Amino acid sequence: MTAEHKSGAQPGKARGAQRARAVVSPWGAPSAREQQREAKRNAVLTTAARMFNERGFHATSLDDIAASLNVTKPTLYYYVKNKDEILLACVNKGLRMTLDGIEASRQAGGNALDQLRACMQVYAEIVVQPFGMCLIRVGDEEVPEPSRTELRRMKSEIDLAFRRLVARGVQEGSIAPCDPKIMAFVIAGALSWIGRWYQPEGSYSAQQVIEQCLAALLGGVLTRASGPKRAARKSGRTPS
Amino acid sequence: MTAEHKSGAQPGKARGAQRARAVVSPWGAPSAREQQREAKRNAVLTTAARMFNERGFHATSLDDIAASLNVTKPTLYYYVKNKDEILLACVNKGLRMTLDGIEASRQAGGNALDQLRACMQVYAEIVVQPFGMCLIRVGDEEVPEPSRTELRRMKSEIDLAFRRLVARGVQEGSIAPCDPKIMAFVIAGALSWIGRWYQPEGSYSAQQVIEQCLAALLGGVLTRASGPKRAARKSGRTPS
DNA sequence: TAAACTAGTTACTTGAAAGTAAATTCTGGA
DNA sequence: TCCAGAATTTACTTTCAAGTAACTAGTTTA
Repeated sequence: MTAEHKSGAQPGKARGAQRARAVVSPWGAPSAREQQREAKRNAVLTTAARMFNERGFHATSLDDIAASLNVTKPTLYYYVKNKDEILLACVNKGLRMTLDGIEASRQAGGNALDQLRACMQVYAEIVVQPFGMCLIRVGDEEVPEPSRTELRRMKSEIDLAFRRLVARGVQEGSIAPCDPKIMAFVIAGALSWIGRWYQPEGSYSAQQVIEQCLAALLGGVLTRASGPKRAARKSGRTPS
Repeated sequence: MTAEHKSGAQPGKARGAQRARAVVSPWGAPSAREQQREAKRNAVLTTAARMFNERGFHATSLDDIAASLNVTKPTLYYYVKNKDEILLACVNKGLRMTLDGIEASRQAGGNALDQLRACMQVYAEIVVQPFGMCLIRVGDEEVPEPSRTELRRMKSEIDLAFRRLVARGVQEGSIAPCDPKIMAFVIAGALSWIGRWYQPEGSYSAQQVIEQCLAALLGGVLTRASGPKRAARKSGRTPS
Protein backbone atom coordinates (compact mmCIF):
# COMPACT_ATOMS: atom_id res chain seq x y z
CA MET A 1 0.00 0.00 0.00
CA THR A 2 3.00 2.29 -0.04
CA ALA A 3 1.56 5.46 -1.41
CA GLU A 4 4.30 5.86 -3.94
CA HIS A 5 2.98 3.71 -6.75
CA LYS A 6 4.55 5.02 -9.86
CA SER A 7 4.81 8.77 -10.28
CA GLY A 8 5.19 8.39 -14.03
CA ALA A 9 8.38 9.39 -15.79
CA GLN A 10 8.98 12.16 -13.27
CA PRO A 11 12.59 12.65 -12.23
CA GLY A 12 11.52 12.30 -8.63
CA LYS A 13 13.57 14.25 -6.11
CA ALA A 14 16.18 12.42 -4.09
CA ARG A 15 15.33 12.38 -0.42
CA GLY A 16 17.83 11.25 2.17
CA ALA A 17 18.12 7.54 1.40
CA GLN A 18 19.19 8.02 -2.14
CA ARG A 19 22.37 9.76 -1.13
CA ALA A 20 24.51 6.77 -2.12
CA ARG A 21 23.53 7.12 -5.74
CA ALA A 22 25.01 10.59 -6.02
CA VAL A 23 21.94 12.31 -7.35
CA VAL A 24 21.91 11.15 -10.91
CA SER A 25 21.38 14.18 -13.04
CA PRO A 26 17.81 14.24 -14.22
CA TRP A 27 18.88 16.14 -17.32
CA GLY A 28 20.71 13.28 -18.94
CA ALA A 29 19.02 11.32 -21.66
CA PRO A 30 16.33 8.99 -20.33
CA SER A 31 18.39 5.85 -19.81
CA ALA A 32 17.78 2.95 -22.16
CA ARG A 33 15.93 1.21 -19.38
CA GLU A 34 13.52 4.01 -18.87
CA GLN A 35 12.79 4.04 -22.55
CA GLN A 36 12.19 0.33 -22.50
CA ARG A 37 9.89 0.72 -19.62
CA GLU A 38 7.92 3.40 -21.35
CA ALA A 39 7.77 1.30 -24.50
CA LYS A 40 6.40 -1.62 -22.52
CA ARG A 41 3.82 0.48 -20.85
CA ASN A 42 2.77 1.66 -24.24
CA ALA A 43 2.53 -1.88 -25.49
CA VAL A 44 0.23 -2.67 -22.61
CA LEU A 45 -2.00 0.26 -23.45
CA THR A 46 -2.11 -0.41 -27.16
CA THR A 47 -2.87 -4.08 -26.74
CA ALA A 48 -5.50 -3.29 -24.19
CA ALA A 49 -7.09 -0.70 -26.45
CA ARG A 50 -7.26 -3.15 -29.32
CA MET A 51 -8.86 -5.80 -27.16
CA PHE A 52 -11.29 -3.37 -25.57
CA ASN A 53 -12.42 -2.34 -29.00
CA GLU A 54 -12.81 -5.89 -30.19
CA ARG A 55 -14.43 -7.48 -27.18
CA GLY A 56 -15.50 -4.65 -24.96
CA PHE A 57 -13.93 -3.37 -21.78
CA HIS A 58 -15.58 -5.69 -19.31
CA ALA A 59 -15.24 -8.73 -21.50
CA THR A 60 -11.50 -8.24 -21.59
CA SER A 61 -9.79 -9.55 -18.49
CA LEU A 62 -6.33 -8.53 -17.40
CA ASP A 63 -5.35 -12.14 -17.88
CA ASP A 64 -6.41 -11.81 -21.51
CA ILE A 65 -4.33 -8.74 -22.02
CA ALA A 66 -1.36 -10.25 -20.24
CA ALA A 67 -1.62 -13.46 -22.23
CA SER A 68 -1.65 -11.64 -25.51
CA LEU A 69 1.56 -9.91 -24.44
CA ASN A 70 3.09 -13.20 -23.32
CA VAL A 71 3.38 -12.20 -19.71
CA THR A 72 1.37 -12.83 -16.58
CA LYS A 73 -1.16 -10.61 -14.99
CA PRO A 74 0.94 -9.26 -12.10
CA THR A 75 3.40 -7.95 -14.65
CA LEU A 76 0.77 -5.56 -15.86
CA TYR A 77 0.53 -4.12 -12.39
CA TYR A 78 4.15 -3.25 -12.66
CA TYR A 79 3.25 -0.83 -15.44
CA VAL A 80 -0.20 0.37 -14.52
CA LYS A 81 -2.06 0.96 -11.33
CA ASN A 82 -5.20 -0.97 -12.17
CA LYS A 83 -7.62 -1.81 -14.92
CA ASP A 84 -9.44 1.47 -14.77
CA GLU A 85 -6.20 3.32 -15.21
CA ILE A 86 -5.61 1.40 -18.41
CA LEU A 87 -8.92 2.43 -19.82
CA LEU A 88 -8.49 5.98 -18.73
CA ALA A 89 -5.03 6.20 -20.23
CA CYS A 90 -6.29 4.83 -23.54
CA VAL A 91 -9.13 7.26 -23.77
CA ASN A 92 -6.85 10.02 -22.70
CA LYS A 93 -4.41 9.27 -25.46
CA GLY A 94 -7.21 9.35 -27.98
CA LEU A 95 -8.35 12.63 -26.56
CA ARG A 96 -4.85 14.12 -26.64
CA MET A 97 -4.32 13.08 -30.22
CA THR A 98 -7.54 14.74 -31.19
CA LEU A 99 -6.85 17.92 -29.31
CA ASP A 100 -3.36 18.10 -30.80
CA GLY A 101 -4.76 17.52 -34.26
CA ILE A 102 -7.27 20.26 -33.83
CA GLU A 103 -4.58 22.61 -32.66
CA ALA A 104 -2.47 21.74 -35.68
CA SER A 105 -5.41 22.43 -37.95
CA ARG A 106 -5.72 25.81 -36.46
CA GLN A 107 -2.03 26.57 -36.86
CA ALA A 108 -2.37 25.65 -40.50
CA GLY A 109 -4.60 28.68 -40.94
CA GLY A 110 -7.17 29.23 -43.65
CA ASN A 111 -10.74 30.30 -43.26
CA ALA A 112 -13.16 28.64 -40.89
CA LEU A 113 -14.35 26.17 -43.48
CA ASP A 114 -10.82 25.07 -44.31
CA GLN A 115 -10.07 24.59 -40.67
CA LEU A 116 -13.25 22.68 -40.09
CA ARG A 117 -12.43 20.39 -42.96
CA ALA A 118 -9.00 19.78 -41.52
CA CYS A 119 -10.44 19.01 -38.12
CA MET A 120 -12.93 16.60 -39.56
CA GLN A 121 -10.18 14.83 -41.42
CA VAL A 122 -8.04 14.58 -38.32
CA TYR A 123 -10.87 13.36 -36.17
CA ALA A 124 -11.91 10.70 -38.65
CA GLU A 125 -8.36 9.44 -38.91
CA ILE A 126 -8.02 9.14 -35.17
CA VAL A 127 -11.30 7.40 -34.73
CA VAL A 128 -10.22 4.37 -36.74
CA GLN A 129 -7.09 3.89 -34.65
CA PRO A 130 -6.99 1.98 -31.37
CA PHE A 131 -6.97 4.87 -28.92
CA GLY A 132 -9.39 6.96 -30.85
CA MET A 133 -11.71 4.02 -31.14
CA CYS A 134 -11.64 3.62 -27.38
CA LEU A 135 -12.61 7.22 -27.15
CA ILE A 136 -15.85 6.68 -28.97
CA ARG A 137 -16.73 3.12 -28.02
CA VAL A 138 -16.29 3.52 -24.30
CA GLY A 139 -19.15 5.27 -22.63
CA ASP A 140 -18.19 7.79 -19.99
CA GLU A 141 -20.06 5.81 -17.41
CA GLU A 142 -17.53 2.97 -17.61
CA VAL A 143 -14.85 5.05 -16.01
CA PRO A 144 -15.29 5.84 -12.32
CA GLU A 145 -15.93 9.25 -10.96
CA PRO A 146 -12.78 11.16 -10.40
CA SER A 147 -11.77 10.66 -14.01
CA ARG A 148 -15.19 10.72 -15.55
CA THR A 149 -15.62 14.42 -15.08
CA GLU A 150 -12.18 15.16 -16.46
CA LEU A 151 -13.01 13.01 -19.44
CA ARG A 152 -16.24 14.77 -20.12
CA ARG A 153 -14.41 18.05 -19.91
CA MET A 154 -11.97 17.02 -22.60
CA LYS A 155 -14.68 15.61 -24.80
CA SER A 156 -16.68 18.76 -24.63
CA GLU A 157 -13.54 20.66 -25.46
CA ILE A 158 -13.39 18.83 -28.75
CA ASP A 159 -17.02 19.45 -29.31
CA LEU A 160 -16.56 23.10 -28.58
CA ALA A 161 -13.79 23.40 -31.10
CA PHE A 162 -16.09 22.06 -33.78
CA ARG A 163 -18.88 24.28 -32.66
CA ARG A 164 -16.77 27.40 -32.81
CA LEU A 165 -15.53 26.63 -36.26
CA VAL A 166 -19.06 26.05 -37.49
CA ALA A 167 -20.20 29.30 -35.99
CA ARG A 168 -17.37 31.19 -37.61
CA GLY A 169 -18.08 29.52 -40.91
CA VAL A 170 -21.68 30.59 -40.75
CA GLN A 171 -20.67 34.19 -40.23
CA GLU A 172 -18.14 33.82 -42.96
CA GLY A 173 -20.88 32.63 -45.26
CA SER A 174 -19.09 29.46 -46.19
CA ILE A 175 -21.25 27.29 -43.96
CA ALA A 176 -25.00 27.06 -44.20
CA PRO A 177 -26.98 28.90 -41.57
CA CYS A 178 -27.69 26.49 -38.74
CA ASP A 179 -27.49 25.94 -35.04
CA PRO A 180 -23.76 25.36 -34.59
CA LYS A 181 -24.34 23.14 -31.61
CA ILE A 182 -26.49 20.74 -33.55
CA MET A 183 -24.32 20.87 -36.62
CA ALA A 184 -21.27 20.05 -34.53
CA PHE A 185 -23.02 17.04 -33.06
CA VAL A 186 -24.09 15.83 -36.46
CA ILE A 187 -20.56 16.07 -37.74
CA ALA A 188 -19.00 14.45 -34.69
CA GLY A 189 -21.64 11.74 -34.70
CA ALA A 190 -21.24 10.76 -38.30
CA LEU A 191 -17.47 10.69 -38.00
CA SER A 192 -17.42 8.85 -34.69
CA TRP A 193 -19.66 6.22 -36.15
CA ILE A 194 -16.96 5.33 -38.61
CA GLY A 195 -15.04 3.81 -35.74
CA ARG A 196 -17.94 1.46 -35.18
CA TRP A 197 -18.28 -0.06 -38.56
CA TYR A 198 -15.06 0.47 -40.41
CA GLN A 199 -12.92 -2.63 -40.81
CA PRO A 200 -9.45 -2.33 -42.28
CA GLU A 201 -9.96 -5.67 -44.00
CA GLY A 202 -12.91 -4.35 -45.97
CA SER A 203 -12.95 -3.23 -49.57
CA TYR A 204 -12.32 0.42 -48.78
CA SER A 205 -9.15 1.97 -47.47
CA ALA A 206 -9.53 4.21 -44.48
CA GLN A 207 -8.63 7.21 -46.56
CA GLN A 208 -11.32 6.44 -49.10
CA VAL A 209 -13.92 6.04 -46.45
CA ILE A 210 -12.95 9.25 -44.74
CA GLU A 211 -12.90 11.20 -47.94
CA GLN A 212 -16.35 10.06 -48.88
CA CYS A 213 -17.77 10.69 -45.46
CA LEU A 214 -16.46 14.23 -45.50
CA ALA A 215 -17.95 14.79 -48.92
CA ALA A 216 -21.30 13.41 -47.79
CA LEU A 217 -21.37 15.60 -44.72
CA LEU A 218 -20.23 18.74 -46.45
CA GLY A 219 -22.48 18.35 -49.43
CA GLY A 220 -25.50 16.93 -47.66
CA VAL A 221 -28.01 14.37 -48.75
CA LEU A 222 -30.02 16.51 -51.11
CA THR A 223 -28.97 17.14 -54.64
CA ARG A 224 -27.00 20.32 -55.04
CA ALA A 225 -28.59 22.50 -57.63
CA SER A 226 -30.13 25.87 -58.11
CA GLY A 227 -33.29 24.57 -56.49
CA PRO A 228 -34.14 25.88 -53.03
CA LYS A 229 -34.42 23.69 -49.94
CA ARG A 230 -37.37 21.53 -50.66
CA ALA A 231 -36.22 20.36 -54.03
CA ALA A 232 -37.64 17.51 -56.04
CA ARG A 233 -41.05 17.17 -54.57
CA LYS A 234 -42.59 15.13 -57.32
CA SER A 235 -45.61 13.24 -56.09
CA GLY A 236 -47.81 10.75 -57.83
CA ARG A 237 -45.19 8.58 -59.36
CA THR A 238 -44.29 5.47 -57.45
CA PRO A 239 -41.24 3.70 -58.73
CA SER A 240 -41.43 -0.05 -58.73
CA MET B 1 -24.89 -28.72 -13.28
CA THR B 2 -28.35 -30.26 -13.37
CA ALA B 3 -29.31 -29.55 -16.92
CA GLU B 4 -32.81 -28.45 -16.16
CA HIS B 5 -32.31 -24.88 -14.97
CA LYS B 6 -35.60 -23.12 -15.51
CA SER B 7 -37.21 -24.14 -18.76
CA GLY B 8 -39.16 -20.88 -18.82
CA ALA B 9 -42.90 -21.07 -18.43
CA GLN B 10 -42.98 -24.74 -19.41
CA PRO B 11 -45.21 -26.97 -17.32
CA GLY B 12 -42.15 -28.97 -16.26
CA LYS B 13 -42.40 -32.40 -14.63
CA ALA B 14 -45.65 -33.87 -13.35
CA ARG B 15 -47.02 -35.30 -16.52
CA GLY B 16 -49.67 -37.47 -14.98
CA ALA B 17 -50.65 -34.82 -12.49
CA GLN B 18 -51.82 -32.41 -15.15
CA ARG B 19 -54.69 -34.59 -16.06
CA ALA B 20 -56.73 -33.15 -13.22
CA ARG B 21 -56.71 -29.63 -14.72
CA ALA B 22 -58.74 -30.58 -17.77
CA VAL B 23 -56.65 -28.86 -20.44
CA VAL B 24 -57.68 -25.21 -20.28
CA SER B 25 -58.41 -24.03 -23.78
CA PRO B 26 -55.50 -21.99 -25.09
CA TRP B 27 -57.76 -20.15 -27.54
CA GLY B 28 -59.53 -18.00 -25.02
CA ALA B 29 -58.52 -14.39 -24.43
CA PRO B 30 -55.17 -14.02 -22.67
CA SER B 31 -56.42 -14.15 -19.10
CA ALA B 32 -55.94 -11.09 -16.96
CA ARG B 33 -53.09 -12.86 -15.24
CA GLU B 34 -51.24 -13.44 -18.42
CA GLN B 35 -51.59 -9.78 -19.26
CA GLN B 36 -50.30 -8.85 -15.83
CA ARG B 37 -47.39 -11.14 -16.28
CA GLU B 38 -46.57 -9.64 -19.62
CA ALA B 39 -46.87 -6.15 -18.20
CA LYS B 40 -44.46 -7.05 -15.43
CA ARG B 41 -41.98 -8.54 -17.81
CA ASN B 42 -42.16 -5.34 -19.76
CA ALA B 43 -41.52 -3.31 -16.66
CA VAL B 44 -38.42 -5.36 -16.03
CA LEU B 45 -37.17 -4.74 -19.53
CA THR B 46 -37.91 -1.03 -19.54
CA THR B 47 -36.32 -0.45 -16.18
CA ALA B 48 -33.32 -2.48 -17.20
CA ALA B 49 -32.97 -0.58 -20.45
CA ARG B 50 -33.05 2.74 -18.65
CA MET B 51 -30.42 1.65 -16.20
CA PHE B 52 -28.23 0.10 -18.86
CA ASN B 53 -28.29 3.38 -20.71
CA GLU B 54 -27.47 5.40 -17.65
CA ARG B 55 -24.81 3.27 -16.04
CA GLY B 56 -23.81 0.74 -18.63
CA PHE B 57 -24.73 -2.92 -18.90
CA HIS B 58 -22.04 -4.37 -16.71
CA ALA B 59 -22.29 -1.68 -14.11
CA THR B 60 -25.96 -2.51 -13.62
CA SER B 61 -26.48 -5.53 -11.41
CA LEU B 62 -29.66 -7.54 -11.28
CA ASP B 63 -29.95 -6.48 -7.68
CA ASP B 64 -29.99 -2.88 -8.85
CA ILE B 65 -32.73 -3.55 -11.33
CA ALA B 66 -34.73 -5.54 -8.82
CA ALA B 67 -34.35 -2.88 -6.18
CA SER B 68 -35.58 -0.18 -8.47
CA LEU B 69 -38.68 -2.29 -9.11
CA ASN B 70 -39.13 -2.94 -5.39
CA VAL B 71 -38.66 -6.66 -5.66
CA THR B 72 -35.77 -9.03 -5.04
CA LYS B 73 -33.42 -10.47 -7.57
CA PRO B 74 -34.88 -13.98 -7.81
CA THR B 75 -38.16 -12.44 -8.83
CA LEU B 76 -36.54 -11.24 -12.00
CA TYR B 77 -35.70 -14.81 -12.86
CA TYR B 78 -39.37 -15.53 -12.81
CA TYR B 79 -39.76 -13.24 -15.81
CA VAL B 80 -36.51 -13.64 -17.68
CA LYS B 81 -34.03 -16.40 -18.16
CA ASN B 82 -30.90 -14.47 -17.27
CA LYS B 83 -29.18 -11.13 -17.58
CA ASP B 84 -28.12 -11.63 -21.15
CA GLU B 85 -31.68 -12.34 -22.13
CA ILE B 86 -32.68 -8.99 -20.71
CA LEU B 87 -30.14 -7.17 -22.78
CA LEU B 88 -31.01 -9.12 -25.86
CA ALA B 89 -34.72 -8.50 -25.42
CA CYS B 90 -34.13 -4.77 -25.01
CA VAL B 91 -32.03 -4.49 -28.10
CA ASN B 92 -34.48 -6.64 -29.93
CA LYS B 93 -37.33 -4.37 -29.05
CA GLY B 94 -35.40 -1.40 -30.28
CA LEU B 95 -34.66 -3.24 -33.46
CA ARG B 96 -38.28 -4.27 -33.96
CA MET B 97 -39.52 -0.75 -33.42
CA THR B 98 -37.11 0.50 -36.02
CA LEU B 99 -37.96 -2.16 -38.53
CA ASP B 100 -41.67 -1.54 -38.02
CA GLY B 101 -41.14 2.18 -38.41
CA ILE B 102 -39.27 1.69 -41.63
CA GLU B 103 -42.00 -0.54 -42.96
CA ALA B 104 -44.60 2.06 -42.06
CA SER B 105 -42.60 4.71 -43.88
CA ARG B 106 -42.64 2.57 -46.92
CA GLN B 107 -46.36 2.00 -46.69
CA ALA B 108 -46.82 5.72 -46.51
CA GLY B 109 -45.53 5.96 -50.06
CA GLY B 110 -43.93 8.94 -51.70
CA ASN B 111 -40.70 9.12 -53.62
CA ALA B 112 -37.43 7.78 -52.30
CA LEU B 113 -36.49 11.05 -50.69
CA ASP B 114 -39.78 11.31 -48.87
CA GLN B 115 -39.40 7.80 -47.60
CA LEU B 116 -35.84 8.39 -46.54
CA ARG B 117 -36.90 11.46 -44.62
CA ALA B 118 -39.60 9.48 -42.89
CA CYS B 119 -37.15 6.74 -41.99
CA MET B 120 -34.67 9.20 -40.59
CA GLN B 121 -37.37 10.77 -38.51
CA VAL B 122 -38.49 7.42 -37.18
CA TYR B 123 -35.00 6.27 -36.42
CA ALA B 124 -34.11 9.46 -34.59
CA GLU B 125 -37.23 9.21 -32.49
CA ILE B 126 -36.49 5.66 -31.49
CA VAL B 127 -32.91 6.34 -30.64
CA VAL B 128 -33.82 8.69 -27.82
CA GLN B 129 -36.09 6.15 -26.18
CA PRO B 130 -34.90 3.45 -23.79
CA PHE B 131 -34.90 0.47 -26.12
CA GLY B 132 -33.56 2.36 -29.07
CA MET B 133 -30.84 3.79 -26.94
CA CYS B 134 -29.84 0.29 -25.92
CA LEU B 135 -29.62 -0.53 -29.55
CA ILE B 136 -26.96 2.01 -30.21
CA ARG B 137 -25.11 2.09 -26.90
CA VAL B 138 -24.65 -1.63 -26.55
CA GLY B 139 -21.90 -2.99 -28.69
CA ASP B 140 -22.66 -6.28 -30.38
CA GLU B 141 -19.78 -7.85 -28.54
CA GLU B 142 -21.59 -7.57 -25.24
CA VAL B 143 -24.14 -10.15 -26.22
CA PRO B 144 -22.89 -13.73 -26.46
CA GLU B 145 -22.67 -15.66 -29.64
CA PRO B 146 -25.92 -17.32 -30.53
CA SER B 147 -27.72 -14.00 -30.40
CA ARG B 148 -24.93 -11.82 -31.63
CA THR B 149 -25.19 -13.01 -35.17
CA GLU B 150 -28.93 -12.60 -35.19
CA LEU B 151 -28.48 -9.11 -33.86
CA ARG B 152 -26.01 -8.16 -36.51
CA ARG B 153 -28.37 -9.49 -39.10
CA MET B 154 -31.15 -7.23 -37.94
CA LYS B 155 -28.89 -4.24 -37.67
CA SER B 156 -27.65 -4.69 -41.18
CA GLU B 157 -31.23 -5.00 -42.28
CA ILE B 158 -31.84 -1.49 -41.05
CA ASP B 159 -28.71 -0.32 -42.69
CA LEU B 160 -29.75 -1.92 -45.93
CA ALA B 161 -33.09 -0.20 -45.88
CA PHE B 162 -31.36 3.16 -45.65
CA ARG B 163 -28.91 2.19 -48.32
CA ARG B 164 -31.62 1.16 -50.75
CA LEU B 165 -33.54 4.35 -50.26
CA VAL B 166 -30.42 6.41 -50.85
CA ALA B 167 -29.64 4.49 -54.00
CA ARG B 168 -33.15 5.00 -55.31
CA GLY B 169 -32.99 8.65 -54.44
CA VAL B 170 -29.80 9.04 -56.40
CA GLN B 171 -31.40 7.49 -59.46
CA GLU B 172 -34.44 9.63 -58.89
CA GLY B 173 -32.22 12.68 -58.89
CA SER B 174 -33.45 13.89 -55.53
CA ILE B 175 -30.36 12.74 -53.67
CA ALA B 176 -26.86 13.83 -54.48
CA PRO B 177 -24.70 11.36 -56.35
CA CYS B 178 -22.76 9.37 -53.78
CA ASP B 179 -21.85 5.93 -52.60
CA PRO B 180 -25.11 4.84 -50.97
CA LYS B 181 -23.28 2.64 -48.53
CA ILE B 182 -21.25 5.49 -47.15
CA MET B 183 -24.13 7.91 -47.21
CA ALA B 184 -26.26 5.46 -45.26
CA PHE B 185 -23.58 5.12 -42.62
CA VAL B 186 -23.21 8.86 -42.33
CA ILE B 187 -26.92 9.24 -41.83
CA ALA B 188 -27.22 6.39 -39.36
CA GLY B 189 -24.15 7.58 -37.50
CA ALA B 190 -25.27 11.13 -37.07
CA LEU B 191 -28.72 10.04 -35.95
CA SER B 192 -27.48 7.31 -33.63
CA TRP B 193 -25.19 9.78 -31.98
CA ILE B 194 -28.20 11.74 -30.83
CA GLY B 195 -28.91 8.93 -28.41
CA ARG B 196 -25.53 9.55 -26.87
CA TRP B 197 -25.78 13.18 -26.07
CA TYR B 198 -29.42 14.12 -26.02
CA GLN B 199 -30.87 14.74 -22.58
CA PRO B 200 -34.57 15.31 -22.17
CA GLU B 201 -33.82 17.84 -19.43
CA GLY B 202 -31.87 20.05 -21.81
CA SER B 203 -33.03 23.20 -23.47
CA TYR B 204 -34.22 21.50 -26.66
CA SER B 205 -37.18 19.21 -27.03
CA ALA B 206 -36.52 15.93 -28.75
CA GLN B 207 -38.56 17.05 -31.72
CA GLN B 208 -36.56 20.21 -32.13
CA VAL B 209 -33.30 18.35 -31.99
CA ILE B 210 -34.45 15.79 -34.49
CA GLU B 211 -35.78 18.36 -36.87
CA GLN B 212 -32.55 20.27 -36.86
CA CYS B 213 -30.43 17.20 -37.28
CA LEU B 214 -32.44 16.14 -40.30
CA ALA B 215 -32.08 19.58 -41.77
CA ALA B 216 -28.34 19.57 -41.18
CA LEU B 217 -27.92 16.16 -42.75
CA LEU B 218 -30.12 16.84 -45.71
CA GLY B 219 -28.73 20.25 -46.44
CA GLY B 220 -25.12 19.56 -45.60
CA VAL B 221 -22.51 21.74 -44.03
CA LEU B 222 -21.73 23.92 -47.02
CA THR B 223 -23.80 26.89 -47.94
CA ARG B 224 -26.41 26.06 -50.54
CA ALA B 225 -26.71 27.76 -53.89
CA SER B 226 -23.97 29.87 -55.38
CA GLY B 227 -21.64 28.36 -52.83
CA PRO B 228 -17.93 28.68 -53.51
CA LYS B 229 -15.85 25.52 -53.83
CA ARG B 230 -17.53 22.57 -55.38
CA ALA B 231 -21.12 23.48 -54.80
CA ALA B 232 -23.68 23.42 -57.54
CA ARG B 233 -22.22 21.74 -60.53
CA LYS B 234 -25.21 20.10 -62.01
CA SER B 235 -24.53 19.41 -65.64
CA GLY B 236 -27.61 18.56 -67.63
CA ARG B 237 -31.03 18.52 -66.22
CA THR B 238 -32.28 19.93 -63.01
CA PRO B 239 -34.79 18.04 -60.92
CA SER B 240 -38.23 19.46 -61.21
C1' DT C 1 -62.06 -26.60 1.64
C1' DA C 2 -58.22 -28.59 -0.37
C1' DA C 3 -55.30 -29.25 -4.44
C1' DA C 4 -52.51 -26.86 -7.48
C1' DC C 5 -50.59 -23.13 -9.43
C1' DT C 6 -48.75 -18.21 -9.18
C1' DA C 7 -45.62 -14.95 -7.41
C1' DG C 8 -42.53 -13.88 -4.47
C1' DT C 9 -38.93 -14.36 -0.52
C1' DT C 10 -34.64 -15.73 2.20
C1' DA C 11 -30.52 -17.66 2.21
C1' DC C 12 -27.32 -19.93 -0.13
C1' DT C 13 -23.51 -21.63 -3.89
C1' DT C 14 -20.50 -20.56 -7.44
C1' DG C 15 -17.29 -18.65 -10.53
C1' DA C 16 -14.70 -15.27 -12.56
C1' DA C 17 -11.78 -11.74 -12.44
C1' DA C 18 -9.37 -7.98 -9.78
C1' DG C 19 -5.84 -7.27 -7.06
C1' DT C 20 -1.64 -8.59 -3.75
C1' DA C 21 2.37 -10.76 -1.29
C1' DA C 22 6.32 -12.85 -1.54
C1' DA C 23 9.62 -15.50 -3.91
C1' DT C 24 12.48 -15.68 -8.12
C1' DT C 25 15.18 -14.55 -12.13
C1' DC C 26 17.51 -11.33 -14.89
C1' DT C 27 20.87 -7.58 -15.82
C1' DG C 28 24.09 -3.86 -15.68
C1' DG C 29 27.53 -1.81 -13.26
C1' DA C 30 31.38 -1.29 -9.38
C1' DT D 1 32.29 -11.78 -9.37
C1' DC D 2 28.92 -10.28 -6.88
C1' DC D 3 25.13 -7.36 -5.69
C1' DA D 4 21.30 -4.13 -5.91
C1' DG D 5 17.59 -3.04 -8.08
C1' DA D 6 14.50 -4.09 -12.19
C1' DA D 7 11.38 -7.23 -14.01
C1' DT D 8 8.57 -11.06 -13.68
C1' DT D 9 6.53 -15.18 -11.67
C1' DT D 10 3.79 -18.39 -8.63
C1' DA D 11 0.37 -18.80 -5.66
C1' DC D 12 -2.69 -16.72 -3.06
C1' DT D 13 -6.92 -13.57 -1.09
C1' DT D 14 -10.87 -10.91 -1.95
C1' DT D 15 -14.86 -9.29 -3.83
C1' DC D 16 -18.90 -9.11 -6.14
C1' DA D 17 -22.53 -10.36 -8.84
C1' DA D 18 -24.89 -14.19 -11.31
C1' DG D 19 -27.53 -17.77 -10.59
C1' DT D 20 -30.21 -21.52 -7.70
C1' DA D 21 -32.72 -24.18 -4.08
C1' DA D 22 -36.10 -24.46 -1.22
C1' DC D 23 -39.54 -22.44 1.35
C1' DT D 24 -43.94 -19.32 1.85
C1' DA D 25 -47.86 -16.53 1.11
C1' DG D 26 -51.50 -15.59 -1.80
C1' DT D 27 -55.22 -17.07 -5.43
C1' DT D 28 -57.85 -19.66 -8.28
C1' DT D 29 -60.91 -23.59 -9.27
C1' DA D 30 -62.97 -28.01 -8.90
